[in-house]
Amino acid sequence: MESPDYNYLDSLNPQQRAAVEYCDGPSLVIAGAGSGKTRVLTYKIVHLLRHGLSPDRILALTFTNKAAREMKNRIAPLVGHHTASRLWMGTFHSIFLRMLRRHADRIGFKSGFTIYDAADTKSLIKLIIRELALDDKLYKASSIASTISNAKNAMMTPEQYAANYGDQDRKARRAMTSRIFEMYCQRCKAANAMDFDDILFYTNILLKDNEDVRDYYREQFRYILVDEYQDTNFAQHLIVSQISRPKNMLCVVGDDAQSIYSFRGANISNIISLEKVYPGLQTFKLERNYRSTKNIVNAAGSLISANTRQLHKEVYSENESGSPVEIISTYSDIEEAYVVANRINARKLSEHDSYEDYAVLYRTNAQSRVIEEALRKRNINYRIVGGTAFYQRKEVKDALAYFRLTINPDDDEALRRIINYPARGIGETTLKKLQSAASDADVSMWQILDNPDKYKLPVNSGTMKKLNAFHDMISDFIGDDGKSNAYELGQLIFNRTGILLVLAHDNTPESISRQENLSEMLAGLKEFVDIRLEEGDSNVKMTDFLSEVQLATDQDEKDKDDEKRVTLMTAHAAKGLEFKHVYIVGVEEELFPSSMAMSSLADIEEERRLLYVAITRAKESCVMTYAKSRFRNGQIKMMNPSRFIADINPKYLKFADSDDSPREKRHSPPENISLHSLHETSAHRHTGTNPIVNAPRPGLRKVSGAAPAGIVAQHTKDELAAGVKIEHGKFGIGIILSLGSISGEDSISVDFGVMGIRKLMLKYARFNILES
DNA sequence: TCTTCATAGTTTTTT
DNA sequence: ACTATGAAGA
Repeated sequence: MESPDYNYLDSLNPQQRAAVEYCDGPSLVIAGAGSGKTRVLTYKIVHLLRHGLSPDRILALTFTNKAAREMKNRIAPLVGHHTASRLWMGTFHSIFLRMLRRHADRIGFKSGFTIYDAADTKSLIKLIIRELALDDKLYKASSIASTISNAKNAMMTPEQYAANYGDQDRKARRAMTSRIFEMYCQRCKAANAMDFDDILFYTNILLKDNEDVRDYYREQFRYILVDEYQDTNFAQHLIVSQISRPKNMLCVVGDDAQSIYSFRGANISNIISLEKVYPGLQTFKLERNYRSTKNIVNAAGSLISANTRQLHKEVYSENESGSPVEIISTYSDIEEAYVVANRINARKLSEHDSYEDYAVLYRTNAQSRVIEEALRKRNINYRIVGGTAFYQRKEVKDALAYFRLTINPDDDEALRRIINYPARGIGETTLKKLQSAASDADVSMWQILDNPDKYKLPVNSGTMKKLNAFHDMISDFIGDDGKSNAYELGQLIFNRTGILLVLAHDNTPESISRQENLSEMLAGLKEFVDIRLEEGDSNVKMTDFLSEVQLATDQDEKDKDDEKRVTLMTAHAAKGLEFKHVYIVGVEEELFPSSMAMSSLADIEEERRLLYVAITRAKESCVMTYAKSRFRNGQIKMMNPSRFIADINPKYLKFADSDDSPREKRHSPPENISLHSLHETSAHRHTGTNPIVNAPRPGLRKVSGAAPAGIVAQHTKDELAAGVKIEHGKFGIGIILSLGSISGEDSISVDFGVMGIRKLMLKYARFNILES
């Protein structure tokens, strides 16, 4: 927006300006929520550029792709697109992945190495546990995965891990943990693969063991900026200190009160004891919040003051007082969603603003479903950020596995995934033989296939033929990668493997949507190639596409239409963003704080910071809701309000019952939502002491003639018969064909037309009876 | 070897 | 309510 001549320094307050202008040594900017942190970072980069620093000598590290994009977008108009594009700006992972590919040989990898995502990691660990014949109850793949991740983030090798934690593991009867860790590393190496943590781990190794490489980057990067420093783990901290030495020309920005990633190894002491690492560190504090009303800032401040461990900082606002933070209690999660949808609609009408001014934040992704349903019923446009990402869908991962295998045939996880997809008669037994031959020789499975004479595989000739056919197909892809660009290769792979054809065979809605996803992926690949072609890159390779895709967890919300939408996302994903109106749902014990994070004070404090982050996203209004009952794990569970509500000074709060919230709902109940049944249901739940209600409760519904209600009801056999018309939330309208049972539980078989014939268990299925 | 069906276990947050 | 796994049938 500002013109290039605009004096950027004038728009900063004294603290911000001091932070921007200080470029003589290491500096730390403690930036409270909404205090203009990104502004400082962007202007600081502008400042450096204006003082003659070349853009490719500035390294700016962020924590998320979103933050990197945001900063690029802010800088480009100030310094011009061309200059901005030459900055080294991105997430830790993307920047150092680039570095690692360039110097892969220095650390014993080939440049085309694969990135294993969390699913690959878990499946490999599972395999190792099985191979070692360990009890998978004792050795849980997910917990081993996080142990390994933590070790790597602390820069520990398997040997160092064994030395430090061996005794502890032995006491816990998990003495083999370090062995699993060790094998995991071997397998990754044999597969020419790195996981997310390896990117940071090996970057450190690369820099530590290769003086010339280290000096090269020390020379190149004259100034380093790091955003969200409170979220860095030890490995990241160490990378920064390796590159910045000896001059330590760096500026890190952070807020200890917003540290919410300790589960990924983030360590607040990185920021709290930064001065020890960088002597002469200058600290700047930004305490004025420009974003939110006084009420919001003070409410959040009083909440966070309940934490014991923090840097001193007094965040204040000079904005209007605004309205108090509202606390609404509802009977159920469904009603909660409905109240939020209602409030959004009502407020939008009175404020004449747009849906994009609204956000609904929750602790877990699973909570989005009910909210979505309520918003849909209200015809409110919304978009979900995060959640199951596009690239995690089964069919997409299958296609990607072919891409991966082409670039890096040693990628065992990819090979395992697709060696028999689409089915080509290579079964589990064969795969096991292949795997064991590979581990015996400490090579990848591809090496076995590629050298059948060297490694004899004990399979019959028919199987060998199938294996060879697979091998030859992949070899062709590999050959094609040398000649064609990424899109051409992608097309070839789609055609040769028949992954689309296989789906085209049946006409279920799932397979249709899978086909669409695959087509979308191919279109995405084409776009990727086209953009680069336009930019003059004549030979866009598949490996470039993979590098980008494998680190892209948040799909670049390509909102093609400029439809204004309410944003739905987790509190974690909301960090760094702001909205005029924020609704935080599910502020309940065991949910927020999460039941997984209630065992230690440190856990609780992190959850509290997370809620602090959520509240401080709001500019004008903030509403928190909690439900007294909630559908979780297939059961309705009674919930209690979060302890955090009591932490907030009540003078900044206003308590409301869903009953006295907008009364329009009683006058004009929205079509499709039966508040009636909600209230009646919850009244039952509420009286008496029944802690958990999970059985279908007959007799609450007026069946015949009732207007279609929200898809909330459970039913018993007595109400149903063949021929009855029902409406299901997911499958739509259908006719009951027959009553039956699945493993002793009542069930019905329903014809949903295009959605197919489905068997539903009455115990779980939630649908409405339309007519009998 | 592949498919179908039944059962058990499961949900925190993300690069 | 969903997925991952295991067993039985084709």
